[in-house]
Amino acid sequence: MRFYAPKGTTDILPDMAKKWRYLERKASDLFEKYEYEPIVTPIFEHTDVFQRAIGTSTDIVQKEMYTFEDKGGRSLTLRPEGTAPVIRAYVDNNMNQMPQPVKLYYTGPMFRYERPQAGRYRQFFQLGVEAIGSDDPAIDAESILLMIDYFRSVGLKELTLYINSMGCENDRPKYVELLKQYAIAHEQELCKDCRKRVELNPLRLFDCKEESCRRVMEHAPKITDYLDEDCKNHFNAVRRYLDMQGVQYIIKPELVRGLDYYTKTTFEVVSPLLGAQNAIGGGGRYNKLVEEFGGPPTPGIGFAIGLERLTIAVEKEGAFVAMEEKTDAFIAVADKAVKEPAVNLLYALRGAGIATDIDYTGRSLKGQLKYANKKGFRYTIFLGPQELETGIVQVKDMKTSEQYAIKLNELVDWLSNIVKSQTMGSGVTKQS
RNA sequence: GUGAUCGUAGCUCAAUUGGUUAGAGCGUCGGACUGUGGCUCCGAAGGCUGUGGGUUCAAGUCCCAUCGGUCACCCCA
Repeated sequence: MRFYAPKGTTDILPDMAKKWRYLERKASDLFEKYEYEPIVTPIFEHTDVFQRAIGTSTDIVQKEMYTFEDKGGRSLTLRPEGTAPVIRAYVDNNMNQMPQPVKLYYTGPMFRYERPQAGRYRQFFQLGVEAIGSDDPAIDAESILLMIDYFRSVGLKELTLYINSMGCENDRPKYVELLKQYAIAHEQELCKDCRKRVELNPLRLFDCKEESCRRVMEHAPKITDYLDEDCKNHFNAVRRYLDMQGVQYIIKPELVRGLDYYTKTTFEVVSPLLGAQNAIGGGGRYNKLVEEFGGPPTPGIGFAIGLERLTIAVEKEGAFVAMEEKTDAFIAVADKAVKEPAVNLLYALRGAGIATDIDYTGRSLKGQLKYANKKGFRYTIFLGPQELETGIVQVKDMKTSEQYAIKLNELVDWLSNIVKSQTMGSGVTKQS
């Protein structure tokens, strides 16, 4: 093997790509039902877009970014996540002049330089939504409910939803200071990593898996107890909206998430069907981010779903719907002499909207049949000198082995009708 | 960035304590009285054993390095 895909990347072959297309189609259908509109932003941005948005002390910025200099000497970075570019685009394009809130969704590759692992790649794909311009707790709930709705719509049953409030600039600094004091008081009992965390990022103390650290943190002050009036009310309102829709959730005060821009609501959905990387979707509110990019004070909230992890979960759930039976036609050329009329027929059928193919490798007639069978064509049309002479072709139903004699000039209609009725028929059968 | 584990045909795997020309199944392509698929049978193509060194009379097998895969930590989707 001479060449291979770079570490942490992989080719998505047709079987997998079809599943992805299905998941993406389901997503855009549902997102649009919630009145979100598509947006496409560049795959790379100026490096400071991410440094500014995500925070210079985060792992993503410190060690995971694909940063390079272009020939003009600009520092650019392959996007490690989708929210920052969307917010940059919002400000860049003066979208605050549009009716608020602006509700957007996107899909595409993200890049993070990490050691690959189950459900983790250096290039990975996300489906995301952002609602910019509202601080209504009902839209926090909408974001969460949309994500849950989507997971249900693709057949996921066992999901755990965690929610939290990270507070805001008024209450969080006080809380972090309090947490720090608590940690310092228990420094003797903390592991080496955690002692560093005390100064660097006290909120991360909750993530440690060391037994002694966990014992300490169990009794640590929880952010949800130190929210100011506004944040507390907001959080309670979000919870009420979730309760109203009967959605189960677990409040997880240690749910911090690794991006600095979050304020108030954060949430995450994990699947028990996955390994260590079990978060299939996560998001939160970011009320300072638009300002950070030089726009007017504008609140926002959104989430992202990992397509690879989602695929694994849906697969494990056995929830991929069976592909619809093909009704495609294959033209078997019985004699090379009629190749040209056969190609004409090929385009006549395609022109009539019938998915059709023909042999391009010079196979024998039997070989063509085998090929048609393996590729799952429903109908094989035999075309040879006889057929051209009589104007009647043989059409074989590959599923039932029945064979029909059809007038060449009626073939398009005949196939169109049968394809139509079968597509409808299969739909009816499926429902009953 | 750290640790564990694995690299033999397109895929899944074999190959006695290091010992001749590295095998099988599936898949691909072709054939079984010449214009008809699936089942069965036959045949063919396809490997510098990830790569580079080393030990040895002899390396797929042992050692080192490197590149990949997998899993976990960190962190996240």
